[in-house]
Amino acid sequence: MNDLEKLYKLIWMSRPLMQAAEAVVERGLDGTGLTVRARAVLEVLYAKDKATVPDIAEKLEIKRQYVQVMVNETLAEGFTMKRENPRHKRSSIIALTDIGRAVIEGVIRREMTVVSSISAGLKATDVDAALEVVMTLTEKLKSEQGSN
Amino acid sequence: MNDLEKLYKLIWMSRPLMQAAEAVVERGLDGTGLTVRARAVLEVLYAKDKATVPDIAEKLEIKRQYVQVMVNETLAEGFTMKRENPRHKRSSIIALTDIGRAVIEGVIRREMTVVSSISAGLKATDVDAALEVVMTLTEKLKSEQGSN
DNA sequence: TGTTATTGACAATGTACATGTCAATCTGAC
DNA sequence: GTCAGATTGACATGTACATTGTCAATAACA
Repeated sequence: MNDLEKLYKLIWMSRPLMQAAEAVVERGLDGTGLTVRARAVLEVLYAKDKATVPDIAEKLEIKRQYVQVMVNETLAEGFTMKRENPRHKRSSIIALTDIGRAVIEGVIRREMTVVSSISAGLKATDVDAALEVVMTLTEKLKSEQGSN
Repeated sequence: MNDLEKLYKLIWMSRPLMQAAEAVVERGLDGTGLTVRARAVLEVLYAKDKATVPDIAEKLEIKRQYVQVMVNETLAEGFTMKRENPRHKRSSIIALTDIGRAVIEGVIRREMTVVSSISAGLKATDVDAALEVVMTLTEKLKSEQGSN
């Protein structure tokens, strides 16, 4: 297998990797009351502290209409709450509740445990290189799209 | 960012990478008459020469019922043909037609061109390491699932 | 002030699958 | 050979994760 074929294979491996990762995540959500999509919202809020629905949509790179549905779910379940937005009367700021914060922290902690157990046998320098390559690839593929 | 966080990030990057890659693939299919799912079928047949529907399903790791639909599409469009299966009267062997072979070869060739242009600036050793890490990760995540 | 952009809400649609079932066919143990 | 169990094609239905379109309320700006 030459260099180009390796790169080609690496790109195609992204799908099985993603599927395997998401399956593990899904199992980690058992008992939390979270769906995968709710988890995505909480994670964004955990990282950004607070955000409006369009902010979250931009971060997740999906349409705001769909994020709205996901956010409404998390609101209904008490994982998030609305806060008044001084800049807009209808568009409120979404923030984690204490419960929501505890839940997403627990989920991420457990995921980290899995990652930790998986990291055994991987060289840090290789992971470094992999992350670099994958980030570069993603960027280049995205710009490849925009260009032509 | 420590080592564990890098690994975590690498895993989560698989989704954007996949999406970017599939978007590029989709654009490369313009004018070929192929859908993304038809492309997947043809690629398997291109690699394996011939296979039954359940064989293709196993390779693609999706259910045979769905593969059946995809294969029937490619049959209808003349990209593949049925060959008699000596081992089974109803379950025929699926193979590429000349047209199908030409089309999938063209698609792969063009994809390779894109990959080639993207490979500039990437060190072969880094790509090597990345492929290794990604394969190992995928395996470990898959077994993580099966285990618990 | 009027015009344009943003946002929440809702409906319809699409894509990429999985699941369940049936009848035809094949396989292997006896 | 025969009969139980597995495999396969065909079809119907279900589901998760979205996109697209539209409307009314609100905001921003020239």
